Amino acid sequence: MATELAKQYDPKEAQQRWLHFWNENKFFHSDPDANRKPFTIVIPPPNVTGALHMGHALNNTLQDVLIRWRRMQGYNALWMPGTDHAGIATQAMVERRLAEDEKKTRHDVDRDELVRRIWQWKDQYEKRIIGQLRELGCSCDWERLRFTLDPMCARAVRQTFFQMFKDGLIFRGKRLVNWDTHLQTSVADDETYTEDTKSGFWTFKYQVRGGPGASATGEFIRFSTTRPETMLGDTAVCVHPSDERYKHLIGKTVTIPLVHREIPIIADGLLADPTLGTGCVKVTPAHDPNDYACSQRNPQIGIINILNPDGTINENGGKYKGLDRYKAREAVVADMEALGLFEGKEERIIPLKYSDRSKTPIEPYLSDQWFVKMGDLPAAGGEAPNATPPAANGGLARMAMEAVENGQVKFFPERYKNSYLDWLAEKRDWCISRQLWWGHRIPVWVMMDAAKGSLDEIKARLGRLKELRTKYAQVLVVNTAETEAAKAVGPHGQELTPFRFLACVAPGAEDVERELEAIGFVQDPDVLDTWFSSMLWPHSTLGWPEKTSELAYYYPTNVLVTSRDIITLWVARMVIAGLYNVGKVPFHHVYIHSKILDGFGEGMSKSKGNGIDPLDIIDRYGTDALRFIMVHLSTETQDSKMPVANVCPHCDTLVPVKQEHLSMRTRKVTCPNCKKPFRPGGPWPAADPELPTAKQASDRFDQGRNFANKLWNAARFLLLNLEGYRPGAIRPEELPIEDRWILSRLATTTAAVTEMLEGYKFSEAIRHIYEFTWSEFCDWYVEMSKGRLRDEAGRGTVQRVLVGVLDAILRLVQPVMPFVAESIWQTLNEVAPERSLPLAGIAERSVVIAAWPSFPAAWIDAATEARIARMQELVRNVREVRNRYMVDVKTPLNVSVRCSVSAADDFRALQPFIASLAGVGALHCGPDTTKPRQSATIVHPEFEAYVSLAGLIDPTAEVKRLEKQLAEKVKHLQGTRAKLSNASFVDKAPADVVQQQRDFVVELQNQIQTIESNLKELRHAAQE
RNA sequence: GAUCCCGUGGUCCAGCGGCAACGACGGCCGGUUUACACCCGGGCAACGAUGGUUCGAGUCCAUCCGGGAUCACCA
Repeated sequence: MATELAKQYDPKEAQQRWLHFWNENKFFHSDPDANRKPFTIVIPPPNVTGALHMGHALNNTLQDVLIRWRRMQGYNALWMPGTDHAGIATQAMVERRLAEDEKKTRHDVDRDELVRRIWQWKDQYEKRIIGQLRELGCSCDWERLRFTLDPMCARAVRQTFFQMFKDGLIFRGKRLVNWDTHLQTSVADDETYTEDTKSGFWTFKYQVRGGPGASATGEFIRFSTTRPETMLGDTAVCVHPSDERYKHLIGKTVTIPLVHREIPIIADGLLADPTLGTGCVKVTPAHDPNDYACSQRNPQIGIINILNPDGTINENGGKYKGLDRYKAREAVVADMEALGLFEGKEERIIPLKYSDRSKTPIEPYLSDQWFVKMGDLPAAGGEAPNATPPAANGGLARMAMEAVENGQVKFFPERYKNSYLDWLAEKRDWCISRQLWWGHRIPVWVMMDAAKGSLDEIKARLGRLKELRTKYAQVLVVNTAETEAAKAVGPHGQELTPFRFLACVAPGAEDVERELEAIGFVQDPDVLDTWFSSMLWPHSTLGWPEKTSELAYYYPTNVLVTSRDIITLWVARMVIAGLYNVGKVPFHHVYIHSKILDGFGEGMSKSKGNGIDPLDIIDRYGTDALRFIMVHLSTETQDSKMPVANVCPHCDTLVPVKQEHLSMRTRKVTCPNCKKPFRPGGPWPAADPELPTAKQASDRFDQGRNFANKLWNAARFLLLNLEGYRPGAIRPEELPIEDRWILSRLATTTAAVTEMLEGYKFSEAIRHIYEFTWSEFCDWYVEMSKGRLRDEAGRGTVQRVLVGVLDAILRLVQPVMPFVAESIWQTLNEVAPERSLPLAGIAERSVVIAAWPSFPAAWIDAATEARIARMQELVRNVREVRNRYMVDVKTPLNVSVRCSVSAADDFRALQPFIASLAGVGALHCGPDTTKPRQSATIVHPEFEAYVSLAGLIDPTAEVKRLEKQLAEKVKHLQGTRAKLSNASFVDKAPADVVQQQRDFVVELQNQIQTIESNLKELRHAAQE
């Protein structure tokens, strides 16, 4: 009857088997259901280009723990999965491949073709990363898999954009972008890197003029720059307002000799730093972020762009037009020198920004972009109908701040709400356009040159537009506000209505789009920032803007689990979008987990090459081991360091990763054992077909693997002893003390674990489970059960308790270690399908849908726990004595215990356990017990035990040991007495603390007395 | 530069004002009898520095030192 189990748990077999089983049974599928309460989590969608790394493993394990736990609690649990199109990263990957494989740029294929290729790429990599998440055991509802670019999300994006446009929250503005002149595209900050580069540092001077149009004063003003060519686009010279050297020059002007433009000398405390350079700085708003900011503060100076997209100088550069910017630099320097205005050049090392893709220097470049207004809205009125009340008052940022301030959204740990609030408080407008082809195309059509053509043509066009606006008022918004002020002049000198129109079309109105195009509108070529679609994730995945039953049932979701680096980019924006679109926060809780750092305390990243591939860990230690460790290290405070080793692919030696292996691009390590080279492993291996790649390992995961195996073997022990198992009720009051003890501990543990999970204390929860399983159930209860399993009378009961407790352990551990739990559960179901805990009945057909345990508070029995604890103390102490005097376990020891009558009764009742656990032969106990000659003494507050050791003690050595011990005790006693003689301690400390100290003194005195009497005896013996 | 986080045995960590600081890994000693050498028992070993608050500080406050993260910036 006994089902045979292998001696060791085989994670691989279990993983494959149960993933299939769970999937077939649709345990993780959820539909709205009126009888149950929902519990919803949306996954932070991983990037489709990415491979799973440790951060994903941590993030998704924690979500899975929560969702599995709530599912067991009877909630209708939905974990919505999906992936993110991640505009820049994904397009960059495909473009890079295009360049490598076919030596083409995206301009060589066309927009449609590039997008088609990216979709192909996406399908392939989405499959991979979703497969990896499944391997992790994530219990997502895979039937609901979403993608931020799929039709459902696209519709939500269009609807949101349309509404915001209508409400006047989306506007057109200028912004400096990182311009890659080689690829002629803008690149995101995280697609650039900064490298120290040798550069010149030139100093020039301008002649100062008395004021606009006035003549030269004869004075010169000196300034330095690393980019002399930008001088052509300067619109001011700036000094610090309190800089005495230049105060008198403020308001005067200079003329840039090379372009003959007169520009003012202005004061700006934020831009100019008197301690740097000459203290005077040229201002080039179109080509420097700081200067741009300065021009925002001083709009009168203006902005002049001098660059073409290819990095050559444009018509604003006068005679330098057409020159490459570096050629122009040389020319400018030479010309200034010829004019006698060149003061000198130094060589300097400066940090220069490069494009990661073309490896060429970035140029800051001013361009037209779309923005979302975050700050206060202009006074109500105007064209915006303001259909959505939340945005009406303080603007989007304010609205999202309030959701956290008034507790609708709570952060765990709470301190992270500071990052959220601080960032939103800046109310910086959000630039949402990206010069890419992969993403949601901006749904705005532009008519640039409405005023071109004959008067009749213009009239016809404008008339047609007017018709469209009236006819399609519901789905078409035309914004003219931007250019209202700039009246255009028609070909015949007449004043026209604004010459540029921006039309935004609601989703699902393709016919309107075509009609717009027919009268000369062209769709904006840019796409939206990825976060624009990500921010809609909690409601777009549920079907919004349709009023779906899913949206009504699952929204708002319960908790968002993420890492702290996207609190601003993502969390804050989701709150904004949720409130704006649905009128409700997207989630009630935000749990921010720690980060996993490498062995040297640094964050893991692709560029550092210091990641760990979770699949290697799964391969070597099992998924449950990985998950156990992820949960175990999720404490509230610390990020965790994770030292890692490479497993040499030639000889299987573990080669610890050293810091020098990480320095950017170390791609080769030599095995210290077999001296052969290999490539270090990780989630981001470089392409290098020449070398075999190592797998990764880290002994941090031993504990997890060992625990899975421990569970397995505890189950194995039970199954070997379940012959004749009969289900039946368990009533603690009828059970022997050890049973009542383990049930008491189980009830305590279960309550604690539930509470810990409710507070997102993952690490503490798994600690409790681990401790209970290993140190109480396995180490003590299973050992104590062995006698009764052999005994006809007790066997039935103890089997039921063993099965019941194991059942509960499996339920508790399932959220964290589902595979081993299911393996054991299924085996147990074959032998003991009907169990007695927590309720009598047939066990569920899978542990993943089993009920979360909960036990009567009455089972918690402090008196019983104390009695077993006393026995454990005795056993531990006898073991210690045995160890100290090197007594074989096979040699029974005789023990006498002096203790109260009731304690003696307990000890006698527990004698079989004391005998088997500590190898005790005869046990005498009672108040009158005396110390036999030549015995070791165990002193405990409740008893004193003597272990007979005739002939086994070396009196001389023992005297030394006891003297040392005595000295320590005396010292401690003195310290405690001193504390008690301190009047303020006795006065001010709580009574129980004082009493503790008093009890402690008594205890110490007893111990000292015992040691002294033992010493006396031993000294006597030593003399003989 | 601003904000935040963290410094505890050799390594990785717990600790949320009160009996001589919890574990894991490694190293040490010993054992392994009918679940488990991925086992069992035992022992060794630690609060970054200086001040302060308090009867009492690893824990709270300040300063410093060291590490990290985020944001800004370096003419």
